[in-house]
Amino acid sequence: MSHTFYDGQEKLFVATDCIIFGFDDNTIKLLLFERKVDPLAGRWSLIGSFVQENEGTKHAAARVLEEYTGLENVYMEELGCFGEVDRDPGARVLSIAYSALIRIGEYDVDLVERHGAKWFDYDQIPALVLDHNDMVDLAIQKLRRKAKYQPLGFELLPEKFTIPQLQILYECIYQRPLDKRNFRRKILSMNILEKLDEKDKLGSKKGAFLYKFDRDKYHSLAQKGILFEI
Amino acid sequence: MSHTFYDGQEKLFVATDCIIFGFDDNTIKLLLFERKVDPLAGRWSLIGSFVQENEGTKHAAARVLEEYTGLENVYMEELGCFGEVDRDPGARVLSIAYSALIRIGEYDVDLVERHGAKWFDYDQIPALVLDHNDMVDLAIQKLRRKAKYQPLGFELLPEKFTIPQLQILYECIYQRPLDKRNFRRKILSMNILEKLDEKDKLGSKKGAFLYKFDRDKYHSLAQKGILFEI
DNA sequence: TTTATAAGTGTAAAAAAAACACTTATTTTG
DNA sequence: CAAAATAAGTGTTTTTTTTACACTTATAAA
Repeated sequence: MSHTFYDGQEKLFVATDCIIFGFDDNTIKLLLFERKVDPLAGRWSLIGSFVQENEGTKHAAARVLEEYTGLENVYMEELGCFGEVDRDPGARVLSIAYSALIRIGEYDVDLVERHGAKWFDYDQIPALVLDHNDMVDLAIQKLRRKAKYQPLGFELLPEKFTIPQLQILYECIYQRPLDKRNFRRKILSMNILEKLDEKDKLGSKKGAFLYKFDRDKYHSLAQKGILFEI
Repeated sequence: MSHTFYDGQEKLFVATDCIIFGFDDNTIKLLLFERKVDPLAGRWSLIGSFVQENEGTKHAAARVLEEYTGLENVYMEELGCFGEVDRDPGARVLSIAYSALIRIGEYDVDLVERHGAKWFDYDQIPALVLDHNDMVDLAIQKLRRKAKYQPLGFELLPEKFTIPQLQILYECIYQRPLDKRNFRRKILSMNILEKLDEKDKLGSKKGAFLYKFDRDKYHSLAQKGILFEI
């Protein structure tokens, strides 16, 4: 294939950026980094990386996520392509943005600190470089929309969690209070939680039972067309 | 800015592909083209184009759509980035796929024919080049999912349509029959349709009243948080 | 042992969705 | 020109889902 129609076509810089969500202190948070390279060095930014010739775009995003947090096998979802011509003043760079949901207790604290990162409440995001604020806004909107019909919440909680913790998470995402009796009934009626014999005694004197999300059960129900909804 | 961190980074080919939906003969259809360039010339394919240095990705998709159908201002939505390393045997090409919803009565029939295009029922898509079948499958899934909560249907119907036509469209999308009394009540209760004095007499002897989708009303209701659902 | 705290529980009312069958307007046909 | 055929159009009842709401319980701290 010496002469193909690829010859003479233009190539573009392709990057990925990663919107990292966490949940702690009863708040949804985003992990942001101080940009180290010019242009715009020193300003707050999402983490990102150029896509290499020999890797997929999601791989690039996961690679940089691991490099900055130490986390592997993180839940990541494509947010979209940000491809406006003038979005980056330094060059024509197209970025594929990914949302990542991480368990805030599991990342490598030292590593993150060394990279100049800081957690921000998701309603107090500072001005970011380039179009990163657009990415964040879109990611938050999408998280709100999707959380209702997909079991995303469990990606943000520790493996063992209590029903009240789960409820607070959804109250944060939806930004409105939920009735605890209705919430408990609804989530338990789906039969996707496994109740453990342990209790979490940190949140209250009485203690609340711990549960685990049963991914297998969820998938077999989803296959049958029985939908998650909360 | 003589030396920036862009220097030495790799660039990639970036293309767009376009999944073109239409509705006719009470069926959802997709417009496919015979690929003219090697590799894989002569095989069925989505239409696509490389993204130029001086245009956004959506612009590239809209440009190629107009070139092949004559249509401008078409409803288009990003489906996602297809970026696996080996998805194109000719070169490393990353593709941003877009779904387009067109009114099947409005495209330039000659132009489309000259480009070797053909409409296929959406459940009878032939083998396509590269990962285009994946794109189509994903686009159909997404259309099904989104149609319920966003007024996409009106992008596939002529400007004036009858309630039974609209119902048949949704029956196609959801692949299940709907009750006509419940359907009519639900869609009319949203107050987003304008009833015209005209009747369509082609579909029946009695004739059915024509309606128009009122975009302004829809948007002002959406702003107030009143959601479309069908 | 009293107090404070959050966990855990059931029922009734309201709203939304689903099920269901006949009448009407008009063209075609005999 | 009367009868038949066709798809449009219309309300009500039943079922399901969602919402609203208040007290008891287990335990640690005072």
